[in-house]
Amino acid sequence: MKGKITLKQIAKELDVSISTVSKALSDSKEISEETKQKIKAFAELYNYRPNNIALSLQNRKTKTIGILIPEIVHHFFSTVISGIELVANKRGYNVIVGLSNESFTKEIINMEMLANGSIDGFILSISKETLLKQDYHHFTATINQGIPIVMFDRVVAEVACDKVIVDDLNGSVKAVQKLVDTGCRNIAIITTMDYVSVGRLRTQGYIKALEDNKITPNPNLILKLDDSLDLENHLELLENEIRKFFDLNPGIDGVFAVNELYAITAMKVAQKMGFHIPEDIQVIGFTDGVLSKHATPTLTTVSQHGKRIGEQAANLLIDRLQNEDDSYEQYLVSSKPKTDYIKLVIETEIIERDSTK
Amino acid sequence: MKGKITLKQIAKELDVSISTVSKALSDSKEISEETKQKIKAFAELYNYRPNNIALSLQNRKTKTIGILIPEIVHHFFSTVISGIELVANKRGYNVIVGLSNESFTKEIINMEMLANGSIDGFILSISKETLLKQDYHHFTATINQGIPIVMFDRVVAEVACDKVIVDDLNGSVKAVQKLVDTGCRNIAIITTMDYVSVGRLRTQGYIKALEDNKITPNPNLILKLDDSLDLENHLELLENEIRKFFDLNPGIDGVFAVNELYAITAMKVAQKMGFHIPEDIQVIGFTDGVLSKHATPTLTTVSQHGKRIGEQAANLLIDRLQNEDDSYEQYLVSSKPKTDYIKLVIETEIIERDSTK
DNA sequence: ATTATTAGCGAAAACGTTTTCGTGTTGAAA
DNA sequence: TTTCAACACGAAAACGTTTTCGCTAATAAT
Repeated sequence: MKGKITLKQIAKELDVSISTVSKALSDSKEISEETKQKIKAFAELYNYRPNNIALSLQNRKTKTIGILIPEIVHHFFSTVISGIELVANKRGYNVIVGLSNESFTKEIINMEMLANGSIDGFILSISKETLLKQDYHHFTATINQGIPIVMFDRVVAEVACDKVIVDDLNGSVKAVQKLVDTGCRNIAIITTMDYVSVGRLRTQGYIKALEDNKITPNPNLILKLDDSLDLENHLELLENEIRKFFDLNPGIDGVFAVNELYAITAMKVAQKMGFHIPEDIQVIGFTDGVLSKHATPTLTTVSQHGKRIGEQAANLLIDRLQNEDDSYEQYLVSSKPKTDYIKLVIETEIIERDSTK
Repeated sequence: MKGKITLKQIAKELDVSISTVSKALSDSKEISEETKQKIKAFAELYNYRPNNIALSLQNRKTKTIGILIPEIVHHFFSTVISGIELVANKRGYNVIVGLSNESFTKEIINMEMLANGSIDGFILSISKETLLKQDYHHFTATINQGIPIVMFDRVVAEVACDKVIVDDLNGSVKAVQKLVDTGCRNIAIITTMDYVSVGRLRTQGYIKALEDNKITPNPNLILKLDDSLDLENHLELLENEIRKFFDLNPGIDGVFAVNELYAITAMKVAQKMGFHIPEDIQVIGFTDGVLSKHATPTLTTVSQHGKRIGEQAANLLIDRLQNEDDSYEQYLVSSKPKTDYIKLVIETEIIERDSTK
């Protein structure tokens, strides 16, 4: 019972040809009922399963998608993976994950490693370093190689491919609007540097919402944090920044933070300073993770539906992969098919908890 | 520039044989310097990379390991993955993940899918349903097929394979000891049903620590929660259970919870009941995740070093895979090599924060 | 009785590699 | 001049499939 049995072995044992075995198992009508029975029984007995690698080589497709994300110990990203895995499995695909660790080089290495036949397509979110460098040649290169890419969340206009994004702008507008509606006039935003597109967009949404309500945005109320400082592991730094910010701007009555960490830290700092939440200051965060649910008070957030993002991205990719199949001959003959790429925008939703009125 | 170039194409273009190209690229001395130069230059120009699938078929090994875990949106499991990925990549392996969703059937399906040639070995943590059923035939079957398995965290004695586990018992002892040392006499434990081995072991550690200190364990102070209730998404249920527990046992001055969720919920409930932490009640949790760091007060925990677990598991697996290679001929000739499996115990560490004195 | 079909099966190519084993050519040794 | 090694390369097998094409024998049609 060691090792998997192959067609060749079955053929030898039963004294037929390999082709006969293959056909019998796929129930081809070229083979007599009698022979089929015999072969099937034997295969069953020895638990024959076709070798995936051989199939992949033959079909020149692996039925697996490569996921490439900055990190995996992260609620949003792991949620997206779970969504991808769900539909991938349902549609007969496997999932292989690579981690860039926010590094440009690791991103490239991982892509090249997987692009050499291991996967049929990529679903990825761009690393911060790549975003900073604005060097996207590895993406376009693999697309030119014929490997489709679907980007999610951290996407970039320079690369022509399918994309699934959160409606960052609208989500932020909604969040800030809620603050306005519940009486806030001095609304601050705690955000990231502009090169992270989601930070930029959420800031824009913040400004738009204010302007929609005839409130002039006050630059002093915009706190841009440099997250290259690894604030995650230096909470004191983060708290200090926010405390200084609060000290400098005494009138703040509402805070919109572009991620969970900033939001709950803001709450903590405010509470330490003697403010009550939501009575004195209301807080809304972007990204609905574990922290929001368990903070005190529980945090009102803009949920980005990570699972749905993953599902949609997977569907987009697999659709494209299967389309490629169908139109392969046409593709060879006709002029390059006008590939128009899809950009899916996943709506956000405000989850109301106790940090707002 | 569409599609990857193959040896065959290079051979044709340069009017040499496929073998010559292959040898030239691997710098064989069978080939003249001149020809090598030419071929290498051409290959470089067209960015030739050997096709992984073809290599896998040839070598009958894929250089990828399959990870099979119950869920991925989970701090501990994703941390383990990050550890696996780290050493896997360093040692030239890729990582393909499957999610069992705590389901027996999905676990089997996933295993079979991957076992047909897609991976060289498994690293896995057993699903709850499987643990309940106590049906482990799929594990032994794949091991008998010649595919090595390394189990971590949720392991089981019935399956002979390498294992990496947390020192649950000792970790719990340490935690409870700390509570005792800081003055607690009425120490409660909030744990899971016994079929989850980690729950059972941690409970044992709790009892042992008490006995070590000549404190008679009080059955009333042991709260076993049935987590099939999906308490994660029904926090009220969880809170109610804990509140009832506190009400029934007024004297509690220390709580040891076997996971983060139970711990912070216990804190929350206690605080709502007017207790102060750590003055009135001290709390320690098992598993160091995001919640612990950000709870109020921050939670003292027993850290299980998930990343290290992943790293060790990956090393164990890859070591075994490479050993297989070396001793293959010997294996064929000699009697079955005495496989003695390794069980690594990763020590825990108490991370002191503000929920204890 | 001859031809045309059809049923049932096998040979071989193909996917992209690596590697073993020739084989022909060259230059040097005898 | 003959012999032999070294050199430089190619043919072919193998990994495990699927699939196209042929082939043989039996049956049906003429």
